[in-house]
Amino acid sequence: MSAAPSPAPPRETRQREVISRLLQSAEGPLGVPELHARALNELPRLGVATVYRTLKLLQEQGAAHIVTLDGENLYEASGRGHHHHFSCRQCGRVYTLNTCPVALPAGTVYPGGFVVEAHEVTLYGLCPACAPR
Amino acid sequence: MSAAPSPAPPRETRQREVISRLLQSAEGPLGVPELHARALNELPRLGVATVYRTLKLLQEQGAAHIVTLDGENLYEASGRGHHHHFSCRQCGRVYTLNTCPVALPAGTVYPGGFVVEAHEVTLYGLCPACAPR
DNA sequence: TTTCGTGCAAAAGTTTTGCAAGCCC
DNA sequence: GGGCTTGCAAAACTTTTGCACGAAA
Repeated sequence: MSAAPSPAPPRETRQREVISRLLQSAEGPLGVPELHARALNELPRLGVATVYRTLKLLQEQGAAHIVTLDGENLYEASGRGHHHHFSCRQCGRVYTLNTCPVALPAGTVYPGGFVVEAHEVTLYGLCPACAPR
Repeated sequence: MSAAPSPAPPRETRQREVISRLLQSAEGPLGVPELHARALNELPRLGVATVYRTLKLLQEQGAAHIVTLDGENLYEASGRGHHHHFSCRQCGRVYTLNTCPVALPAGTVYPGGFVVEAHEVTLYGLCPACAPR
């Protein structure tokens, strides 16, 4: 028998660099079509498949994660601190909220014996631009 | 000229009755394939399209709503009180929580001018069955 | 050079839509 | 009877996969 095959580290390619950078500099979570469209400006021949493959890779590395809103899968770079999302029912835009409405430190035991490790909150309503002033 | 066309009320059909009832009596949120499968027992010729159309109708009526977990769209009957979900990272089961960790009455204005109408919370961690005692 | 990654195209999965026939009112 | 609904099938999307060529190490 042989030692466990040590997995070669992922290669650094232009595609991965661009996708990763776009994700990091985005204002909020992005859907695949949107991300792909933005990347096409720099990589005219980029295929959607590569976007999906790269996103999967980034998720495995913990560098990105998925957020699902209204049945649509959006992707977001990790490491920008604890935050939540606000979805506007009027304009459909998704905002990032930096305040957190719940007090549930990891390790909290919720009634019934549920050990909470993480939580996700999404608020729905009207964003500042759509709310009647 | 004529008066504003008063929208005819939706008809009561066997399909709608069955789908609605199955959703109400379900233990938790159901996916379309699962819901369709259960309905086939009573309506052998029911098509998936009707399930989707009925779910859309129920949502418009506020009688059902969508819950997305792990990228899968699940549907749940409304009117069973305010609740949230707990997803166990070990066994993958989704539980319904009847306590709510946030205090955000509809109409609350969140910092930044976001008018909150509703909120959704999902907790992740270990359920009572999977947590080391 | 060797292997991994990419582009392209086809496949698989999900949700929507068009249309003729059927059912509700 | 008239119009909304349904079933079926095709279309539109979304995400994954296979493969030969191109690029990183």
